[in-house]
Amino acid sequence: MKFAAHPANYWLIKSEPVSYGIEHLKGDKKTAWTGVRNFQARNYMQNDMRVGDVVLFYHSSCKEPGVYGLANVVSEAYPDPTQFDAQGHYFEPRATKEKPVWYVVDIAFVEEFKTPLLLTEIRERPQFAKMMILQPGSRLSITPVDSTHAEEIIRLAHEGGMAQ
DNA sequence: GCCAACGTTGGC
DNA sequence: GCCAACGTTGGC
Repeated sequence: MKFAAHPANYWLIKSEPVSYGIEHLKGDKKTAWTGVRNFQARNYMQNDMRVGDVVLFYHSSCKEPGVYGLANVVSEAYPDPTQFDAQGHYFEPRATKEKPVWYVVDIAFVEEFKTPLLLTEIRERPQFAKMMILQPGSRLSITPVDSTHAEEIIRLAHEGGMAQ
């Protein structure tokens, strides 16, 4: 809808499928996106994500990187509990309960693509050339995606599924 | 496993 | 506040 009062934002979230892939999210239905330790990615969660935003779930550091499914943002930002766990890998010594350093949102499973849209296929298409994940050296684990790009990715993924 | 690109840290 | 060193990311 072109004139929606509150158009959803689109995001791309990377995850390594060996540690947490789309099928994990499918099983969990919903998860807190803990462990982000990059300030820019945190700022996106803390300041810019809204309930209802659409997440393109991307598998990285694997044999066939690409967009494997969809999720929804289902909470406002809140402090990442893992920063307070002194024994945990994501402990943040600078954080206090009064002044947390890291934030998370909850995301909920929406869909696992029958056929993922692979990074190689995204690269092939000139209309995606300006996407952040395609820029050389882009390592940001959470990036905003233009709605035109996001909708096209979803459309192509769905088409790929039907073509099989 | 390699390596380029990047963000973060810490000494000064 | 600079910047070198370091650790990490992620595609190949």
